[in-house]
Amino acid sequence: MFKPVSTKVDFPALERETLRWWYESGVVEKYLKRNEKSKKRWSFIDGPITANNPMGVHHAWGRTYKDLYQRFHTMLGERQRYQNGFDCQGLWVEVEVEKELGFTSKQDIEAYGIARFVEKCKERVWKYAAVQTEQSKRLGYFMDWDNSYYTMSDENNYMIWHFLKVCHERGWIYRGADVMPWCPRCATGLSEMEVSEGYQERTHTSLFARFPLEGRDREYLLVWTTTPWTLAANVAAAVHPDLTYQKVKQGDDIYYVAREAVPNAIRGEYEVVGEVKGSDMLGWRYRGPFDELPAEQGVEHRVIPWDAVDAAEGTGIVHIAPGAGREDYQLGKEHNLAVVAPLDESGVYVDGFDWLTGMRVATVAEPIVENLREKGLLYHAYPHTHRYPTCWRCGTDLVFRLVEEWYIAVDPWREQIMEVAKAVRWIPEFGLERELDWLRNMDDWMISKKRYWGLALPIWTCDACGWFDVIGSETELKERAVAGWEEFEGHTPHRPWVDAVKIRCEQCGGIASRIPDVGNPWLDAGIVPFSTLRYRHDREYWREWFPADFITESFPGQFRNWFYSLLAQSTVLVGQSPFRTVLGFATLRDERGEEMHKSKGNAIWFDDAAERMGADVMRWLYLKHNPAQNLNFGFSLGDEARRQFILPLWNSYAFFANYAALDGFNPAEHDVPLAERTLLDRWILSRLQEVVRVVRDRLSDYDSLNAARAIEEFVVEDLSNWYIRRNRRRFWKTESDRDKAAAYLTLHEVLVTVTKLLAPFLPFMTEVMYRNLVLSVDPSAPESVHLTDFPEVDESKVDPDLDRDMAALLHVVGLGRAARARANVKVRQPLPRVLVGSRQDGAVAAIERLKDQLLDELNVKDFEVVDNPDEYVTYRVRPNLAVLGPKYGPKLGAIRKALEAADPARIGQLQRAGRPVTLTVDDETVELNPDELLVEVQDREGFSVAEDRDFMVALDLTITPELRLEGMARDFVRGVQDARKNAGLQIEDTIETVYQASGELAEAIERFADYIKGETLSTDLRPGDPEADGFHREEIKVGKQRVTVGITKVGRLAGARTEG
RNA sequence: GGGCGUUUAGCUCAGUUGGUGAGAGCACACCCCUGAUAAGGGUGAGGUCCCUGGUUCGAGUCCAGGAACGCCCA
Repeated sequence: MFKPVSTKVDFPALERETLRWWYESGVVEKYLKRNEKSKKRWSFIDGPITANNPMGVHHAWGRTYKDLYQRFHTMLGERQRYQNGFDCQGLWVEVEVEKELGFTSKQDIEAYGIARFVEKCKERVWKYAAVQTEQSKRLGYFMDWDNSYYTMSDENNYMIWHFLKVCHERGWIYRGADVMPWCPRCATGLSEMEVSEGYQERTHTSLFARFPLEGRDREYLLVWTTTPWTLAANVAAAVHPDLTYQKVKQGDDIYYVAREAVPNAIRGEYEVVGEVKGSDMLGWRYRGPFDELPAEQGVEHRVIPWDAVDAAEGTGIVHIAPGAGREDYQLGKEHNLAVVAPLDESGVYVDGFDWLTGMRVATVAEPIVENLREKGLLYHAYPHTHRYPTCWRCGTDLVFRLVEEWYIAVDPWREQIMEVAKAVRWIPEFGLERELDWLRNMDDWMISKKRYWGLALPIWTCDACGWFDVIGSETELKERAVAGWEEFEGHTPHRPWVDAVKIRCEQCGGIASRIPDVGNPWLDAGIVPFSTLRYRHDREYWREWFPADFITESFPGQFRNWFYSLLAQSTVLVGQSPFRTVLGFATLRDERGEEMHKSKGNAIWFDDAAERMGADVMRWLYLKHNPAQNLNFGFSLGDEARRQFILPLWNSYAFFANYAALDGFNPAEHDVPLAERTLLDRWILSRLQEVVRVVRDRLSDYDSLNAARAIEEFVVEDLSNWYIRRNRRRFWKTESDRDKAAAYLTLHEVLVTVTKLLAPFLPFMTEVMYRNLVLSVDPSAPESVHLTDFPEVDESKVDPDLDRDMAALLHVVGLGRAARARANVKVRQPLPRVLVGSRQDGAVAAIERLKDQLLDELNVKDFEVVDNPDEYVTYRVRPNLAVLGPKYGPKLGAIRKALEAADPARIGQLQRAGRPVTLTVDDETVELNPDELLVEVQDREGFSVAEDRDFMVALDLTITPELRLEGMARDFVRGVQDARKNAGLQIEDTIETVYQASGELAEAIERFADYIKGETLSTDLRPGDPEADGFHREEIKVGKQRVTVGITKVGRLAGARTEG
């Protein structure tokens, strides 16, 4: 039997209870196995979540898509792997562990011990993987949680070794040098992303220095720098070839300065003694500011061209130090300049810089100023405030350092990967364009990072001769090991253990060691379609599941990260994409559309969201959203979704369950053929088929937005606001007859089907609904909605004519309500007639077919068809003199006459349609625009009319005494019902009703006594004393009068059950 | 500077292959209904669909150019 359902639900509590039941009863296990024998398979590959912190509501967005589509394909009977993944290695984890341990630099880590540190990193990953697993379960995400993959696994790391080996065999791995932003305190390079987060206002010593030109006595290039420490690495000076440089004379000295920069750069009196184009200065030699240093020996300083030079700041001549600046380094490559690299990884000057050697970069500005002054090369020094990049972790000023890193050359396979990307279906479509743009422009892939916790890059180099080789597997390493294997054996392939293993240098016979670098973490995530699908050990399994049918992740960033690394590694290994379709989604924002930040206080934690709004509500917010757009997320949006959809759905379900429980209705005991059901029954079942069709179609196309909208519209509009509202009385009837059974059967079928349609969206509440709607009357059914099949369209129930007719009826009902609203006659007052007309052939026939609904909905007694709708509206047309006067002048009189003679209905209709009216005035044709006419619409006397293009609906406003009394009786019923509610009575309780009334009101009550008694379950209705003992007393407004009633409970309907 | 996206009601957003008068929710005004709904419903007001030009019988939708904003790259 159905269980009664409360409409006051604590959804989060219901979810927790359901969650517990799922895992205790083995439902999840059965879900994972239900299709294991199926021939159809659907392959999903999970993009690993970084197991470094608790999961956020933005992760929940993506995980909801993942769950939705896996559930949908499960209900379609397709075999799947359900494997979740964790991203484990990388600096993110190191940073958090450093925070835990209070570390601020690499030295701290080295002192602590790399092995201990790496173990700490692993611990953190395990910890947060467990946290995220529990959170994901709370979201309702069904996965094979005991079988999650971890990118720190041996298999994942060794699979990358294989990939790198393949790259190396094709000659694509190389060692390169680049100048990058570097934190001297943390002793690490920073990515562009990290740099952009750490700009701060700083005051540094800036200076103008003069570089003596060779062969031009007492002539100097004047340069400006905000980083004096880089002067020791100077090798060139750049000018813009198109700029004009002036020779500025001060005393006996002549300075070259860009013309626009002279006022800013030159101090004191000066004289311009000549001009020269930048292009004419190219190749000039000069003496560098630190030529005496050993590191500068043999370096030739010269003037080079650079288009980026401008004269707005400084002197228009830029000092170039390829070992200490990024653009400088690029320019150096172009112009084949020497590279002088002054700093070690802690920002200390290396050997070869004489008195500077051993000094920290942050301390040299003043000594350098002094040194230049002594050498006569200083022009001017001063404190300068500017925005300067600093380390986001420790705030230290960044420097630029020449570093050696390892790269994969991209050009050899750039074209191929672009072709591979084109074979993928990108949702939204513009994803392809963005990915191609990235692929077209990307630089060689830098795969190394000078850190501790990550993939141990399998590159062994010989210190003696520089030879290197890439090891492709653990077995290859063992075979080639000449030392350290025992130390490594039994450990994961991480630092520091793997570093112990040495191999023979095949070039000089010496000993080769692993480079200390770890790998780029996107290698870890991108290899997953191989590592998790057993590419190395079970090729058949791999072939079965590769490529994935579907992946989904957040768009921003992933074009150059996961999407890229997936495509790159797969292109190299097998020449095809590892996924067929990718669904990208945008960024999660707060309710006002602002970015969520812990520091801003607008961040929402997943656990809070799940407990406050419930996982189903969260999921609905995610799934009803257009993934290409940023998602605004917050509690009031959750409330809105609950109010607009979740509650109407639940209330529809509760309506059925409560009445069915009350009636002891069992669907298995009834069978009413479709043909014997009402038009409304057949209509809602027909509409249901359409919804099933749309939802299947949209979900197959990864379009949750339109699937969700279709369901929501159906549930709220068709089911709740029309079908159930119009059919309530069929469920109230005390006797059990065939029509009531038809209503129950219909509503039950709709609710069960909707429950299944919604199961992938709202796994919790659909489970609760299903177990009551299905399992409580059919114990042989699957125990969980998540073990059922997805609904299919039943073509025999589709009735397009009925759909169309009902749509027309709803349209007319809207007009009828508008007509009532205009006349200000409330619905409780019955009216005698509604007249419906249409200018379209056959349109009224649809209304006639369904007129019972119209009459009842509008509370009108009779329905009539009118042939000429125009009879019920009259138009009064007047010229708009303010506009027409100035325009037509003397002709206006004739126009007014012509207007009066014309048919007002025709003119009114044209005007309302926004079209011009053509009149013939004195044999001339005059066209009057809509704004040149004033049209008043007047309903025919005694009617209220509403019309649009299709229909005219006129309500006859005649209220006969009989109708008036009936209206009063309805008011009375309404009041008694309120009294019942206020008295705390149950729906099925019967009452006695007494009242004190006189005159017309008493007449109304007497006349409609049977009706009132039926509606209010009154066994007795009589004039009497409402103040009597045991009576609940209430004052009721009837029309403009008041009447006092008293009610008291006398029993309850036979067969009724108490609401639980 | 290059690529991509966005621009529709006060706010947040829908608007399939171009098809008659442009939609929803929130907010607002008025009204109504209610023994399924601590709810809900209706009516109304509110829009040069960013701008300019083009294609077309017809453009929010297609094309070209431009603007503003956002993301990515340089």
